[in-house]
Amino acid sequence: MHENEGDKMNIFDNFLSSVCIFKNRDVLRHSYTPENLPHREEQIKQLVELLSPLLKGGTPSNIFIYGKTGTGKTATVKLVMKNLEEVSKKVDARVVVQYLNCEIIDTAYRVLATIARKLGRNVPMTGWPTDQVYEEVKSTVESKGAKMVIVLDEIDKLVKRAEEALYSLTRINADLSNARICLIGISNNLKFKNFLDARVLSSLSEEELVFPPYNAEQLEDILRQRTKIAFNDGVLEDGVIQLCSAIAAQEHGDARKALDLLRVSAEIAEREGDNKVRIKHVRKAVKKIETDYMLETVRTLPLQTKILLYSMTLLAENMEKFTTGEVYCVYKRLCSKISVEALTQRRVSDLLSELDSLGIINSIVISKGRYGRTREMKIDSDVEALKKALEEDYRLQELKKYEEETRKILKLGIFET
DNA sequence: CCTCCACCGGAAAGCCGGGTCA
DNA sequence: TGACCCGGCTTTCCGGTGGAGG
Repeated sequence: MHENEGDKMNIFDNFLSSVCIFKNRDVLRHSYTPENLPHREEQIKQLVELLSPLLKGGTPSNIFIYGKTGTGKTATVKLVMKNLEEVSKKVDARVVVQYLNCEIIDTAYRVLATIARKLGRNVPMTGWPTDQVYEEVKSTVESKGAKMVIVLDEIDKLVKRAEEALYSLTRINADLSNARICLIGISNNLKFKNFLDARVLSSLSEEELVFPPYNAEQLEDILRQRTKIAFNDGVLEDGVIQLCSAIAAQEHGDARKALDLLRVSAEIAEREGDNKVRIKHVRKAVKKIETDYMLETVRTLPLQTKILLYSMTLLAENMEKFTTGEVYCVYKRLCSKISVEALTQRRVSDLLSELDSLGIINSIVISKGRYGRTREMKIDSDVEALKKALEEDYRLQELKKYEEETRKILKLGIFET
């Protein structure tokens, strides 16, 4: 390997010699808001038209925007808001824009407090009665004579926990004479409309904008546009962009997914020290995203289901496929070891179907004739990774001690009930 | 062709934590 | 504050069943 003395390895050599694929990686992240949005011209135009009264002292209607994830809702609104603020400064229209992500700011109090702070009031993030904050917002807006646009992203999250905030916000204009508040609600959940109070709904959706999913060609355009900024020239093998777009288009036309796929593919290429992103990297990326997603769901599973899955990982070492009875037997053993009440087999049966529909295991109900009817299942993802994810749970740590013992019993094939 | 295994999966009721209302 | 309700999770009970083996 080392022909001459000058070839001594430095542990950073790998890093130095690695080719630079990315020019700007952040461009492919969700947080990035691009300067222009291909195939959203129509939505931008509509939004601008709907909001333009603000600049002439009029009152725009409230707007409700919906579309699935990755259809550009947030990006479009942010872009339009940015432009609106700039123009408003230029013509001194006193437009104040506040963007709120309701998943993070998820209570009536926080919503109102954030708005109040935006208006320059020093409202503490906790402590005051909610209606006092509401009054504060009202009086401040009024005294400033401001035109305010409030964007409520992921508004469906608010309904469950803070519907009254929505209610008061939609009615606030009635109490204002000088100022105006325009609400823009964004949601990816269509069913959410059914849960909403009829009065709030009608006020909120005076105007509606729909963001349809992108098709494969549109996704390609989006990727190409970002590629220019994100990558150095010529690092993408032919067909990489097409493949990413095609895969994302198959799944709901989600631009976010397409961008993720491209980014992860490039990261894999980089790690492999390849100077080009190739089709094979995309294939690997698909796999990686899939497993990452699966592991994440596994981590959030309730304890009982985790023990159940753990039992299956042990079984998987000895046999490819196993039945409900076998799994239940191991599961019960493990439960008793860590003094957890075992569930009934009936319940376990349901948990197994849930795991099946989550795609973590693969199961079918088969008949083994004389030997009964049962669900036969297998784990077809990476068992080791799965096990590792399960062992992260401190409550399962104990089980490692009994692993050997359990394994021995399994080898003997003894399943007592 | 019948039996009978080993479980499936529906129905209903119990339990529990949290929220609501008077 | 306590009575009450709601929804999710779980248990109990049980009728149902595809097909290997007799």
